Amino acid sequence: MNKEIIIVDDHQLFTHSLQILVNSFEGFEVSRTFKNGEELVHYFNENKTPSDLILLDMRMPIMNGLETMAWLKQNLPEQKVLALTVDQEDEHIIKMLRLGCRGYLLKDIDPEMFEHALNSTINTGYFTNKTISDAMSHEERKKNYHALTGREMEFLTHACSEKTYKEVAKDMNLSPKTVENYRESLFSKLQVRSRVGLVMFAIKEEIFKV
Amino acid sequence: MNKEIIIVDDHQLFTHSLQILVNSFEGFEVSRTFKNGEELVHYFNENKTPSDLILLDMRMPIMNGLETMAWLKQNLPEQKVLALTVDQEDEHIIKMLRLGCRGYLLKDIDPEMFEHALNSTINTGYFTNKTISDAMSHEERKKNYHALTGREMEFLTHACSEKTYKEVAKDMNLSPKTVENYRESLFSKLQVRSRVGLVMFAIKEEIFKV
DNA sequence: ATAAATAAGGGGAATTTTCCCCTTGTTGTG
DNA sequence: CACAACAAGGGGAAAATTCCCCTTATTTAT
Repeated sequence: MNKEIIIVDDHQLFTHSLQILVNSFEGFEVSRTFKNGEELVHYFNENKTPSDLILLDMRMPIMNGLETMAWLKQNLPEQKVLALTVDQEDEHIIKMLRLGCRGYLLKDIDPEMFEHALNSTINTGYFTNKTISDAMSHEERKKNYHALTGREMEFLTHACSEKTYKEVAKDMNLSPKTVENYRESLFSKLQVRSRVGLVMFAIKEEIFKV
Repeated sequence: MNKEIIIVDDHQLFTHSLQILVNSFEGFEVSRTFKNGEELVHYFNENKTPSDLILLDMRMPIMNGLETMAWLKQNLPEQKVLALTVDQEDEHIIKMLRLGCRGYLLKDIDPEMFEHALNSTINTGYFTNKTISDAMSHEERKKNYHALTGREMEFLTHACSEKTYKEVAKDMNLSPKTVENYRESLFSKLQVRSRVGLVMFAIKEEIFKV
């Protein structure tokens, strides 16, 4: 018996080609497709049996990926879902995983890897990849970010400049060696390995405005 | 005979206190105040003689600083204008100067400098300060930015990472020394003095998205 | 056709950044 | 009280960045 896959995506062209691809895999079959979350919900309201797997797009009109996932968590918690999307938005990834999503694929994945992801999700329940672990580590960073001390924050904003650390030290009225301690401490807290990493973190978190 | 100053600003409180300040200066007198550009235009439509100087706020309801300056350029080109504003928006500064504005002051200027600015504008016709030269140099940078070669652009995006230049060279299939040339070339074109400068430029210009 | 700009590459040296590990008060907080 | 966490400081060394000049083809304008 083939595993039944549901595709939810508003891009018709993509849905259809994906359908062909999935059908070409041994043991898989696309049973249904929907253009947005609402259509999927309508379907499940008629028919409360989960499919083997849902491939869920994130950006959709009417009812997007997150909303759909939230509904599924409430109403069909055992339903396995793989998010399938164009952009790596870490916030979304984390939220989706919290809502019980089994994996998060970028649409530029190669077909072989995609087939592996389908198998892994259906057999082991989960599929984890770099996209997800990256998002997780960013999440981890954020936790750590809230643990920065006032002085570290100050240093961080000073680091977002063309000043050398020696100059930063002068500006902060500190010894260059103390500044060096803040740098090391931030590197480990924020899990970056260079000053550029610090700067990009600060800008991403809007600690420093460009 | 006192020099006659017109103030155009929507913040009543500011206008009034500024008026007192200007009147306290030797040889200056606020002849009129308006709450926005439109009021000023109405006035000049009745009375086509330029004042000695207009102090023009940028952010105003109905007719803002830029629009007002554009009107003045058309209708009263000999009118001297000093822009007076809260924020250094380089784009605006450049536009204002192109429209014939004689100077651009931030409202946090100290009174002594302000008096100097008034004198300088009325006597020499212009007042130039750091605000303006900064804006100019950013403008200069932008010009240069459009002159970046494809390879330089590539390097620039690679530089926005925690990779070392050696690693960047590997990624770009180049010798570290060639990468070094791109770096030097960008430093001089973009007028930065460190990799952090490159990164901040790239982010500001949205060459690299955070 | 010829000068100028671009792309690619390099030598050598001074600074800066990064790493690893260590000390000493001060400030909490269970 | 005690033990942890924080702020401030440092030694020494390896690695990366930055600076200043120089070369050689290839394109591209004039």
